[in-house]
Amino acid sequence: MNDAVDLFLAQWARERPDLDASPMGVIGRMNRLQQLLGRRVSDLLAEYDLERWEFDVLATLRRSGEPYQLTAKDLVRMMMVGSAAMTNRVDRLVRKELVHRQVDPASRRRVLVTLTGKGLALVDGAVAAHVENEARLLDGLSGEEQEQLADLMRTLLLSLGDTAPETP
Amino acid sequence: MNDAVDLFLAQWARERPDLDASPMGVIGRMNRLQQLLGRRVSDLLAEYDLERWEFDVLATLRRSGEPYQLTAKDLVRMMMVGSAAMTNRVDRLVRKELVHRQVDPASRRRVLVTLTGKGLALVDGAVAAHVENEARLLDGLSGEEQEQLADLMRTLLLSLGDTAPETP
DNA sequence: ATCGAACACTTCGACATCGAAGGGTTGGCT
DNA sequence: AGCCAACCCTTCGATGTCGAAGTGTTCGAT
Repeated sequence: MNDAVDLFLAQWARERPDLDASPMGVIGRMNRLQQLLGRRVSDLLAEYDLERWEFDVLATLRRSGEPYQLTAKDLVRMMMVGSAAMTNRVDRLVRKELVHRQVDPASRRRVLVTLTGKGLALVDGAVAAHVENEARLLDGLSGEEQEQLADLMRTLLLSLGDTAPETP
Repeated sequence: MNDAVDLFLAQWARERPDLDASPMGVIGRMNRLQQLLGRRVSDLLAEYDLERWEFDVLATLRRSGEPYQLTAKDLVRMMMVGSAAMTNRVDRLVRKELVHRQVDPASRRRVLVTLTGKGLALVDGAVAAHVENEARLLDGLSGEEQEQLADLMRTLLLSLGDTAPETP
């Protein structure tokens, strides 16, 4: 059985037989999966009135542990977005009363972002449904295959320099 | 060696040991790879004065073969974007004289988008450098591993219903 | 103690995308 | 023929992101 990317590759093979298009088979599928999975993830989160970026911020704070507080800079680093985007995200989450923003008393140029009780309750419920949903989306692969996939992607990430930052 | 997602998973294991967060190991890495690879791909294309979306449109037309012409609808379907986005993309590419836009004489509600000579020359040069660049980005995996990765992703894509459309 | 560079965040303008609404065009049904 | 629904594209308003510039803060060298 062929997926959409197989057709894609067949077209390149016909039009540009001089090229080895196989890398597109990997990267093209990654792009496509990202899009399809992303849509399905958003659908689930919508049931909790959350956008994907909102969940990402809340979940990052949640998994950092008590007191569910990080600096804006930490959030920027962990989510790979620009600082301008983070200002905007925190603004909106503050308006929804899911996080609290305060200047760090220890250094007034830093901003501390903290999960509110409301935010904590929301993300704790959403994350359970979220991982369940993700597990469903991966049902097409056996447990072993999922592990293989994760391992291959970790190898690739490491080769691209994506190492874990030390835990503070 | 651990990547950034391993830390991510360790945090969830500590904070919410009741959850099986392993699906995040797969989907999280996919998201991260998408971002890292996307940036590197954009960097290469910038040498040809092309944005990623510009290259995608030109490459889709190119690989469709002579006469390098598709309807706007075809482009929308193949790239998974909304029709509004496609109108905008074609506008800009027309302004750069990389494609030509015309109403389909056979059906005036359709729009035909055609590669210009300039567009064809540009994409033909860029695609060679592009696949070479992608191959370099995947160097961290052996040829066999790349194949495994592609196969796993195809299985997953098919399970999500992403089958190849019939060739016209 | 002072000054300047580095830092952390915010503001600004530009841009790409989306969903919904709008405007022609076509085809089928009577 | 006539009409309505479906179709294809464009326009519109809202949203989220980015890079660059701006503002205030801290640290270090003198």
